[in-house]
Amino acid sequence: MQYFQTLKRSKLIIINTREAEQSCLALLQLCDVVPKLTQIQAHIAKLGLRNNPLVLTKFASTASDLKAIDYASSFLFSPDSDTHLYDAFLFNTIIRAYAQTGHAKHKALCFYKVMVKGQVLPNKFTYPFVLKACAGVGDLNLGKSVHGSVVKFGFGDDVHVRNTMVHMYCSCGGGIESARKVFDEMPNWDSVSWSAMIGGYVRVGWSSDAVELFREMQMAGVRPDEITMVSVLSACTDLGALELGKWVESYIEKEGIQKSVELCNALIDMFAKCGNVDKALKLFRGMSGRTIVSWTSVIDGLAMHGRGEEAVSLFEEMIGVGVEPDDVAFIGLLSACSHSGLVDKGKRYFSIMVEKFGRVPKIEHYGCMVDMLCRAGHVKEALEFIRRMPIQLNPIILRTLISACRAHGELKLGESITKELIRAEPMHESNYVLLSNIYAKMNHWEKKTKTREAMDKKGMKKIPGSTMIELDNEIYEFVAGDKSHKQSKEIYEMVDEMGRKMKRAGYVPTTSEVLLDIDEEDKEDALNRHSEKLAIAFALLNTPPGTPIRMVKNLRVCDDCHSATKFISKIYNREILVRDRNRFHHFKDGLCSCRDFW
DNA sequence: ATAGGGTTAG
Repeated sequence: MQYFQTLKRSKLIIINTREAEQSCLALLQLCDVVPKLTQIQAHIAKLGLRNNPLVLTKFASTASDLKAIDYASSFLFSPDSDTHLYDAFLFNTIIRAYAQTGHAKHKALCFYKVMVKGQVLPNKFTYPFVLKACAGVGDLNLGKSVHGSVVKFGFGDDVHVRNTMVHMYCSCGGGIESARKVFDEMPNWDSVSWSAMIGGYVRVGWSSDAVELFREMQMAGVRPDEITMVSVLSACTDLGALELGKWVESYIEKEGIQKSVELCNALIDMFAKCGNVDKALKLFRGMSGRTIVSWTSVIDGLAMHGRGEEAVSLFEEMIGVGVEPDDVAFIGLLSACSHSGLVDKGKRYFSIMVEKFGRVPKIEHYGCMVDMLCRAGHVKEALEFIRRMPIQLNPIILRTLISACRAHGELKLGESITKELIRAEPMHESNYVLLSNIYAKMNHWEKKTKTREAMDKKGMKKIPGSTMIELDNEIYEFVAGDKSHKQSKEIYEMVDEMGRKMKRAGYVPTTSEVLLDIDEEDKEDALNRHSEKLAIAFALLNTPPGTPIRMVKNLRVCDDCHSATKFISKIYNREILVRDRNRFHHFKDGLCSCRDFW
């Protein structure tokens, strides 16, 4: 800033363009640009440099602020200016600047079009920027056409371009197979190529493939770096693979891979979401350079484990050390209050968020509040809250409300809301499941059957529930009625044994949620085939007595499995840790940490 | 002068 002051005082003695140009460039190098945008614009104008390409591009790229980029590009590429006078460098700078913005990535592609139309030849730096913009926009067809240009202009062999192409295809919906094709056709792969593909698999939820590819990377003898490991850890998190995650941690230590802040964050997230939240806390306490992501990961981890009070005090600690909470941090905090039944605290933080931190609540924040009121059984209040929301309601919030109506006996209300929702979203299978469950609770079996038939008629199926379990470095996945496992016979015998022992201990099957219209005995049988019970039987058969069992479900745990797992934890003297779609359940001695609210 | 892969979310 000192330079800026000096320059202001001496501006009269700058007499030639060269000097002015140099001074502007130097100024931009020194300035904390964003808050001074208008001053600098005025300065550029006063020095007569409003059409100076060098200064303007420097301005745009240093400021990395949308207004600055718009300002620069409007002068550089005004309709009457002749693009022939510009070279690839100028376009690259503008394209890069736009590609880095939050909401104007498409403008990068506009300028790329201007560039090609004006017959300015792209150079080897152009396509990484353009592909990054495509990735940001996420339009597969656009990406494919840029891929065509890459080949046409002869940059298809460049390693940077290839790697960014993999990234681009991974970021566009439906592009993962094309990404793999580009990846497979590379003549050689460096750590960036592998990381791009592994990270791509993780992003689309193909976590097992990501782990598999990481193994291939090791066999290919390419040394992974900290960025590769972030993606691998993210895959472990998704799979709930704690053993694998621990192995990754020791691998990082052994290989001396740099523990960047991002890598520490990934480790924290992995431990928290794979069931060891205390280890996550320990890592968090030991790390330096925490970012908002570190705080949010650990707060969210505590929230998932029902440790709401601790999550809240960490949030307070975060504010105390001067870290400004963002939208995601507030979602974590509010969901912590929700999962631990801290209704008053949740309400207070919601208003603090608005009044003290000036944040406009998003639909996710309203969703947390509705969820919180519903869990606590305040269905009417939730309804009133929704009525007063100054924002478009979404189906997710309605489904939260409907579940609460069922759980808390507001069946008529639940039925009418669900019918309305089905009219709005006729092809969403879970709406029919909800309606069917409400009819079951009302004992309206005919209507329940009709709901089921309506689903069949539309060709919809219930999303199959699945349970994953990690054993001896392998991940086993069970779906309901699964017979594919080689121990299948023993597993079903075990399930029967579990059933007999549970009944003796007082377990009553919750048959009302079975969607099929079959008799009671068959319903019990259907419940026993639930993936969670198969996975527990498998674990009981294959692990020594007393070892904890960890599982990951793709859906929310059902009433019957929840009650059964409580019995099993007592009968077989096992701690059972289940991560479902929303949170963790620690079963021990016949009780669950969620205290039956989930 | 300008290049590639990464993290938190109901």
